[in-house]
Amino acid sequence: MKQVTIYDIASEAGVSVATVSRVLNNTAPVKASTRSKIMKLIKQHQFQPNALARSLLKKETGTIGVIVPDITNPFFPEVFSGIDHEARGKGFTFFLCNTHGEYERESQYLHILREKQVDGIIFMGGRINLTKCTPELVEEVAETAARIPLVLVNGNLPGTELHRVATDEGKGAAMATQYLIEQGHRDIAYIAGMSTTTTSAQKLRAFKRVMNQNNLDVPKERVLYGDFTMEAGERLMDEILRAPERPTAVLCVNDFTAVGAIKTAIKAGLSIPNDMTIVGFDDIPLASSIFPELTTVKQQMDQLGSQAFQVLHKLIMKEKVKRLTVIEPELVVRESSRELTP
Amino acid sequence: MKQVTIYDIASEAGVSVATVSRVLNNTAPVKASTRSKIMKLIKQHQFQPNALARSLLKKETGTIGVIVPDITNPFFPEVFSGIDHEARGKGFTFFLCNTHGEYERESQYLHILREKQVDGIIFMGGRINLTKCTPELVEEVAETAARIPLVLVNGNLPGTELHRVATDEGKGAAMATQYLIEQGHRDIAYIAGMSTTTTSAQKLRAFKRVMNQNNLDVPKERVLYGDFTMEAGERLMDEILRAPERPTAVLCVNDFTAVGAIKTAIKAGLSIPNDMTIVGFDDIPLASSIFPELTTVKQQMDQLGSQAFQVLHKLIMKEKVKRLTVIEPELVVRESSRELTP
DNA sequence: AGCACGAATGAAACCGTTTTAATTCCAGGT
DNA sequence: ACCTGGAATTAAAACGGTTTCATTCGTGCT
Repeated sequence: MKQVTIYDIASEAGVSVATVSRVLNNTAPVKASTRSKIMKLIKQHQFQPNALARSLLKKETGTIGVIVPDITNPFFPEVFSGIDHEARGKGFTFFLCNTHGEYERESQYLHILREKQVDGIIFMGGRINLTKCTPELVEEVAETAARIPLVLVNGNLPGTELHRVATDEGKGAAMATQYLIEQGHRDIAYIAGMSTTTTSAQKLRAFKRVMNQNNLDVPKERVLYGDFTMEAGERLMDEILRAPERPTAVLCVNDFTAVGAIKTAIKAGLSIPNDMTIVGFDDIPLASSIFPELTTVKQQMDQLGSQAFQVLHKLIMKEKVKRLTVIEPELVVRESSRELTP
Repeated sequence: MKQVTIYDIASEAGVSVATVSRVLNNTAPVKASTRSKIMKLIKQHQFQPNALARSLLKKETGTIGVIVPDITNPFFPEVFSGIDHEARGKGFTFFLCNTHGEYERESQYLHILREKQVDGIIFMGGRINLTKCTPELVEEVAETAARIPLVLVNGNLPGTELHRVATDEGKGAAMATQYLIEQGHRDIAYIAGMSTTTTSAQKLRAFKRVMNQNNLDVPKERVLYGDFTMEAGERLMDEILRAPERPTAVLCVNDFTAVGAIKTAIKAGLSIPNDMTIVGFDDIPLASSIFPELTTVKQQMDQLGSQAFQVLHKLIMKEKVKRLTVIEPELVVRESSRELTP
């Protein structure tokens, strides 16, 4: 079944392709009678212009690439949804590229997206979020960004000057810490992620800073390193409970970890928040689905997405736009935390 | 910054574009010396062939469209992940199209995907899952499927002969019902979704059938209709608890509803599963994240995805493939259910 | 009748590849 | 020295649109 082309329409209407193109994009006046004749044929043959041919010539595809480490992690669909919502009506379509955080895949997708002539790229997570990033990726991304508008979400590539939008995670962690202290907590543990990720490092730094500002010490054994998963949360909470002295509050690097922590705490017979306050980070949907609902620091993921798209769109339109957009975190107090009454 | 084309490479190497094309795709022998000369120039200029031009000619894009109602619903990322995993290495890229289940958006995306000449389409959820689907959509999808390989996931369009892969939801509901009965439950409530969706209708039918087969009655007030959300689960459980007699078990149309139900049950002072058994459907990640962990009927979402891609791929390759692929559900017994001891 | 002018249309170039058919090159056989 | 045949290469067409520039058409004015 051969595709119907603009030539078929033109010849059947007894006009030139230029005229058909004109009624298609109404880019120039066409006599009413010929216009309607052409329109009728278009309907009749269900003619659809071939976007490849158009894009080849116009040098724009109306397509943008979104690179995520793991679409299965609820964080990313939320951001994607923000992007989508913002882009709606502007006529863009999205390539979703799932990298599993592997350098090879990230690099490969960058390559593919360039070949497919996307108008822009939104790059999140994965390698972009390491304190020490592989120089190959840095170069690869920088090179891509030199050719195609590109924005980084919640990440950074040291040594480059890329556009990015990010939550102020340090501030979020500071807010949470401050909140815990105001609630009377003095002995607070922090369940971190891999120390090689900026996310985790930033938050830890902020946590320690606020503690120190309040003349509170952070002994080594009060910082535990996991890998952002629920299992890590379970395991590390187990470790915390095994220690001779139990902290009154635990701050977690993300919600998954916090949920894991709550699970083992409850299994160990504790009542949350009565026996222990647990605070997460991100506010993924899960946070408000569990019982007790999680007190957490909300990253406005939809904002992250919509801002990222806005920045990208300006880049595409060659408008001026600032390099860094920061999204403010918000403390969301729910049921997993309470004031410490001695 | 103009794009480097195959012409630039060719002229600089002093050969014709055909030769460059040949080393690119090694589609014909090229003398070693010229090959290496060309390769060097390609590296040097970082030349990347323009996929649009290639696709225009070859009539294949290596791109497939995935249409989902809501990427924020964890069900769909899981399926997507299955698709992605299966497709990995086969060199496909995916357009992710988020429709919010609106007919207009679905139709629009179908249009766009055709224009962009995708090699195939995987269509899930939304309107496809209604017992009475709008005839416009039916026609639109059928027409698209006539031109482009297309597979439906967990849905159907009555009156059409489309390829589809789906979980046997009726069987799943039957399994769950049977399990509850075997555990000694006699008074079982069912929290449904909108009665207009096939998902909900199928399950309800199976539930009633199995109950009847066991000589159990399903009074009208034991079937409550919601809209698949957690809030619906909360509200309907509230209604259940307000009734004079309380069922010993509640079967829910999906996990969200079940989690909502558990939440209000716990808030009302019940202990789950001691005071009431609650069973979900789907086994989204949330199901094993909450406390108590949810007993549920697992839809193998990764299977759904990978099978859908396999079918699609065969369609694209013009291989023969059967119209319907069914994925078996599995009962996953966790903590929210227990045997009824009188 | 002749002219000017804007509106409508057409011819052809162009976008960046792949591929077919034709051509050149070159070594080996006579 | 000439022919042959396969290997390497090229020229040009094709893919399906958009756009520039030129041309035709029709109308109102002198």
